[in-house]
Amino acid sequence: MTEAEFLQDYDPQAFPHPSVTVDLVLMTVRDGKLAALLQQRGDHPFKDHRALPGGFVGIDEGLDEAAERVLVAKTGLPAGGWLEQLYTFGDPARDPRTRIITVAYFALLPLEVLSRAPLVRDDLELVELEVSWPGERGGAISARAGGGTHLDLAFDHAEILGTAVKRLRGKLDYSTIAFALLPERFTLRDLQAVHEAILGVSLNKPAFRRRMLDKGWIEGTGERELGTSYRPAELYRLKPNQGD
Amino acid sequence: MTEAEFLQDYDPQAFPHPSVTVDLVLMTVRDGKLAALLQQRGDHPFKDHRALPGGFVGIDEGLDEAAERVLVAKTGLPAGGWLEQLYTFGDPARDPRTRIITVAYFALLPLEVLSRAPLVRDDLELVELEVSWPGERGGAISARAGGGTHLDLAFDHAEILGTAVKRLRGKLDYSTIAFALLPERFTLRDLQAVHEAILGVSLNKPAFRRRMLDKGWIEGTGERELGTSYRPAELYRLKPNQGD
DNA sequence: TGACATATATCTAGATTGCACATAACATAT
DNA sequence: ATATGTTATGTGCAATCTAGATATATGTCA
Repeated sequence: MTEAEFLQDYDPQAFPHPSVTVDLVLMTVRDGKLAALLQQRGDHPFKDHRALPGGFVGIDEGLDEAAERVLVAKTGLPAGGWLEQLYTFGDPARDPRTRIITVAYFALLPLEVLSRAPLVRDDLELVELEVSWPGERGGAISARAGGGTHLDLAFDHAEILGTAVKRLRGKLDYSTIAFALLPERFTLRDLQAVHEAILGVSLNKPAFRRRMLDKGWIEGTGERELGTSYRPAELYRLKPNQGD
Repeated sequence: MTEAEFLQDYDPQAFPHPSVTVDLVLMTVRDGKLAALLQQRGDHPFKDHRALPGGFVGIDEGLDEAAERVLVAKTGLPAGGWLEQLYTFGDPARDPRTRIITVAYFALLPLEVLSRAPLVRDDLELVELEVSWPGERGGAISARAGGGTHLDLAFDHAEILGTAVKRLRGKLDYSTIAFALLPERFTLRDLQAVHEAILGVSLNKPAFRRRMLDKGWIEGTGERELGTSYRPAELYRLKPNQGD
């Protein structure tokens, strides 16, 4: 493309530009199951369906920056936690109103932190996910309310959620992503529970322990958990600078 | 966000929208090395630097669709080959002229196909990549011309290239991505050469052969390569429906 | 026919994994 | 005090998988 062609193209008046948003798949593990923060829509389109929290990207705002702003604005929590770009969805028909390209992010927070969130909007709810694995690439996903009722998802958000879970599973054993779902100190049992929730399978305990310790990501603190009626487990923590 | 807030937001006149482009990392393996198709810029900014071929996303055009259109328009080849969304780059300063968010794609073609490309523009060139692996997450990448001269890359395109190579390496052993760089019939030696070019290491031959056959992706054709001065190797092909 | 280069098959040591079992640490009941 | 229940933690072993080396087969060419 020559500069002349480019100038013709990028003149803001020359043709309409799409809107660009970020959508957030904010996940955590609750009661041994994956859950995501969803927002109930009050208006058309997809009224009463659940949608991912999102927002427009400012004209002078970076994508990561926009995702973090949305996270802070919706949860009321200070910035922090795992935040990673997921995929960009741009089907022209994905929003019936106008052309919106959305850059999906996934964010991970331990339940302990998310529970402290002031949750700025009262239409936000942490919803349990029902995933159809492990049977490979299905990606079929659905959301269930507390009682077990099936919830409908707005737009292409079921597909986005499915992509997020797939990514999470894929990165589980070569990255420290699971630790973003645990508090600073945790037991090996906690860590295993997170892995099992994400993978949807149960794992062999001694083998899991060995594998985790062999990776060298974590170190024991010498402290032990409190309030058990049995032998307390040692508390571990992620070694510093094991970032991702 | 209520509908009222949304309407205020999405009125195209309300505030300026960013431009959205797709950029293409079109890679192949040539002489045992990774190479990418780059375009020499003739104008400001980054005059005489190399850039990824790209183009604007039409207002009613999907992202995959736009990437394929750009691919066809630049190479003159019919649609086909591997095309996969890579990552979206949106730093507000990445283009000094105006805000441009780019959705990067990577495309893979066997050299045999790419060599037949009419290459619509004469400022397009297949350039050998020099990658700084395998020493983990560096991602440092540079491009070299035929003679070995270092080439400068425009915008954030070095980062995009680095991300593409990382993704390629990551998917190598759990997807059939490597076969997108080979003709329909190939020997196990060819396949190993592609793997070695992508990973930047040399691999053990019997182990590689075993691993590939065990995956069940390929099948022998009974035919053998021609024109060797030694024992000809069997030609294999990817089984049908091993898509990705 | 024999030299040679490469494909293909076989062998073996090492690492990894799954599972069973033994022992340790704590609370609580007796 | 002592026994008991429960779970954490460590150990041992067999089965499986992996990498590398080595041997054999199969083609071309002089």
